[in-house]
Amino acid sequence: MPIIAPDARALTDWYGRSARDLPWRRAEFHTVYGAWGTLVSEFMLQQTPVARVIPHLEAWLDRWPTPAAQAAATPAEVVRQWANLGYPRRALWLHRAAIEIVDRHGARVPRDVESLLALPGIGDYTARAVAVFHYGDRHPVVDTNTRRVIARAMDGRSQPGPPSRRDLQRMTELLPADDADSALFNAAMMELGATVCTARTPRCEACPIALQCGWLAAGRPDTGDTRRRPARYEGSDRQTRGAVLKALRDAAGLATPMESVLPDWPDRAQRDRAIDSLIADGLVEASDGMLRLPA
DNA sequence: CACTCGTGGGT
DNA sequence: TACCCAAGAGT
Repeated sequence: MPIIAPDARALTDWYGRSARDLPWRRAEFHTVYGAWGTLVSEFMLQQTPVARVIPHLEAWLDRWPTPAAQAAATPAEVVRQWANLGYPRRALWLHRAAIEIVDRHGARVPRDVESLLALPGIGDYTARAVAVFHYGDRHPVVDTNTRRVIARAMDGRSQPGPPSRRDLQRMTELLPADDADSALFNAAMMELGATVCTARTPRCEACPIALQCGWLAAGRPDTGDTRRRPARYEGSDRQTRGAVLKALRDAAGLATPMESVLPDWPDRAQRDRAIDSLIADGLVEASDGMLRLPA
């Protein structure tokens, strides 16, 4: 399989014509909220679809427009505002990150990747997304979309394998030398994967780098999927945790007797296990047999 | 590396 | 209708 790098110019030209108008791509968004806005958007976008994030992001930044404002909130307020975005630990991590930003970075979101990586809830993707999409520095931003584009165009595979550190290295080799060009390239790879080179039904007829795509050249073969099958959600502990936390969010700040949380849940042991794990994560507080969101 | 951790919309 | 999947991170 000959390795042909995507044509960066063709890709960024396409991005200039076709990019979606998303809030965090507007200049005004960066002017008003600075790196904090980008950080919040990236937290929300971790495994939550763009369309569902947008209204929550606007409400969030309206309420907490700076790291200092965020740090002054309580965990209960944060978890309730997170609502049904999913993976509510992200809300706690964002809150803790804000506190560290205030305490250790002068209330300014740090610019260097190492400092960003040291904050809770910030990994390889989010750290570089902030450094690139707000600060404009040159780093490889690798998300699931980017990995799929690389897997198809350069490896001739129908789907990417599991994430690995090699992804970062390969993306680095593709980046244009100029800072601004490389930021555009990062965004364009993600946008291509999100809107054209999609997981299920790719629209190769609309792809700006179709001529360089090894997978298309090979006739779009199904090369198999090396990713593991996700555990069943129905009846899972995750579903139970979600139901418990939703009940406590809906309790509007009042403590709830432990027995009256999901009283009709089929598996009582599973319900208790979910409560215990939520307490261990800091998402729920227990005292005298009562449960509430953490103060 | 393998596994956990929510939620809702699209096909 | 049952999946599939979504700008990942932590352990």
